[in-house]
Amino acid sequence: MDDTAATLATELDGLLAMARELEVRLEGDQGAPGTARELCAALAASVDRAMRLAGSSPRGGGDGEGNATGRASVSGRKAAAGKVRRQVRVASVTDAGPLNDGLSWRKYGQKDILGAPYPRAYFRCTHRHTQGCQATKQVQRAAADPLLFDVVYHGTHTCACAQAAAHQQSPASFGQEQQSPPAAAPEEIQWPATPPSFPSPPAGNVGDCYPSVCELDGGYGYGYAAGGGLGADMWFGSQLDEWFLNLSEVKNL
DNA sequence: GACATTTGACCCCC
DNA sequence: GGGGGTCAAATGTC
Repeated sequence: MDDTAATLATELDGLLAMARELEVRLEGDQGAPGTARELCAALAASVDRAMRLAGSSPRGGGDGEGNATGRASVSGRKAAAGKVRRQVRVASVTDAGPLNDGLSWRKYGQKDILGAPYPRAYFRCTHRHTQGCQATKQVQRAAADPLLFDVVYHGTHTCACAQAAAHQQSPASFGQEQQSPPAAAPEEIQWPATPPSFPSPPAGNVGDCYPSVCELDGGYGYGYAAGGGLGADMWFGSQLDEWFLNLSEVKNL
């Protein structure tokens, strides 16, 4: 079970980094509620303890990419297309769909994945042809929880809309090495209003969902709301929800 | 009419 | 040969 321990430690490591980053940010944010700070401190401490229990931090060791998507080894074709690859897990509050990361994605394919109960959807940047933006992403419902979506980003956005989106939502936020998805913006992945293949029923308005994201492979996370106007409290709320969601999932490993 | 989605087929890698 | 990723024609929506 080394893999399990390594995955657990990796995930917890990421959570810890996020908690500490959030703590730091709260430090400079006088408007932040004290309870949120306390929660963050408690969260960090809790994660730290969990990491000790998990064994060690695999930093620098494995690829730390997690295996939730059952991601097959990315073929040479794919590796050549996108050098940057990031995996995030998105929790959608409603069943409507996964996310809105502020970028323009166009769905170009969907496949049933062997052993996965849900198909995987393939998206690429809308501006692929007009601006040569090579960013792509894959979205798949988590087998364990249909409200969770595993999202794998490939490549980086080089289109103008990505830069605009990055501007809207202080990009200096979490991860220093963050490469692609800035957060927040009006519309974007419209999980098929009437999903032909995804078993879950449409929940009508995608704007109702405010997914939050935690990267599985290290130290970067972000949250956003489809409506765009997500206040700090709500952000913290959804972010913390997501952390605990991830933690409970990790516990089940 | 323009653009997005769907879906079967094709290509490539293991 | 099987599975995953992408292409492109058909179709739908605004």
